[in-house]
Amino acid sequence: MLGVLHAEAPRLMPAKSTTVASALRRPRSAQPRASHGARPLTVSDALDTTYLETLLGYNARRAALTVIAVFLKRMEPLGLRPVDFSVLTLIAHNPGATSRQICSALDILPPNLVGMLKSLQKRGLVVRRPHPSDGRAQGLHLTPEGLALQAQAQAEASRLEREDVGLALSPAELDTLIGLLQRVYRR
Amino acid sequence: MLGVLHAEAPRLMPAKSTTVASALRRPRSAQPRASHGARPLTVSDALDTTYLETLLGYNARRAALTVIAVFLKRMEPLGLRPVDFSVLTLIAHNPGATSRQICSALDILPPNLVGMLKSLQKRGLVVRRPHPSDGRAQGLHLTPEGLALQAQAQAEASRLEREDVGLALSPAELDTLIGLLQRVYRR
DNA sequence: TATTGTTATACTCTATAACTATA
DNA sequence: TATAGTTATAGAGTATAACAATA
Repeated sequence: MLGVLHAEAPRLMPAKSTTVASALRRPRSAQPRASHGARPLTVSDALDTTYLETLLGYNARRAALTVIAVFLKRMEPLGLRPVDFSVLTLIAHNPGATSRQICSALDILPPNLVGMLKSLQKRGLVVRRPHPSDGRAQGLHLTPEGLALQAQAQAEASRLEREDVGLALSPAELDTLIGLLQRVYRR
Repeated sequence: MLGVLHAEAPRLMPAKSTTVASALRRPRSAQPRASHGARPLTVSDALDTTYLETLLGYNARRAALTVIAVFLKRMEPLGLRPVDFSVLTLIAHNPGATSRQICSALDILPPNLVGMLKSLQKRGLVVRRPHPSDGRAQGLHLTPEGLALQAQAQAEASRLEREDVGLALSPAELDTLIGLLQRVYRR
């Protein structure tokens, strides 16, 4: 579930008439500027986002969108969206994987994978073969063209990490960052 | 632009018939398991995602979705989605801010903010007042109810950071993580 | 001529229900 | 009875064009 960063709750309740919480705590360095009114806000001013920047969710979303925008641009010549790249890569590294397994690994719902696989199949990148041990399932495999494209895309992705992200972070910092992110989502 | 993590390119080109890139480099610790065929993949196996886990984009997306899922659940009783919380918080910290400024700060397109503001206004949380220095614009302000709800939501968000994220990361690690994320998206 | 806020609208992404074939 | 894969479809998110009012 939840592929969207601005995602919304299944169903929102009407706002309760609430009493103010005991305290309005500001974690870390929150320091509203404009609201302390040195001068009134003009239309050309950038807003004070200090508090939002103390929240992990806000920063994770911004960073994810930035990286994905670069990824999108780099992969455009190959005709691959991030999700296509992920699917191709999983099949490349797990030949014979089933739709269900791809869905589990990437948090995609089965009905939403159908069209992607159809498209990859139509492009001659993916083939289905009968599953050796389960007649309901179909094993997914890459064609030679699929393997070639995936290898090229993977090299491009690795280059992106080194070159584009490397402009902002050293290799050691990148490792630290990835390790921390994994500890956040592995629970 | 780009609010979706699985976002797709404006228009995808057909796959080029490509020659394989010179090398299939594996950054860091990529170590495909299943593809090296200790045994054939069965339908109940989890797939090998080692390579994807070396990519910042993949990890950032997973972490962002995890944090946002928690945020979603915590804010449900208040009737706020992440984007609603962001808008309310920006107005609280920047009274008199305009639609355009909110859009710039949050990377939302103006047409998509209209409905959100309408909804917040209808709930009695936000009011518009004529802008003091620009007749085209309208200054956004929180009502007393809006201020109360925002304060409660902000306290809840801060609590979430301490309690939920704190289960995975120490305060110092959280600071490190946020600092690294900011360096990724501030360019 | 440019910008603010808006309407209308198209397209993409995500989610649910229901069906079939097989286990 | 449960699971793999599929169809159809609803719903939410994101994007562009075009307009009126004001700068």
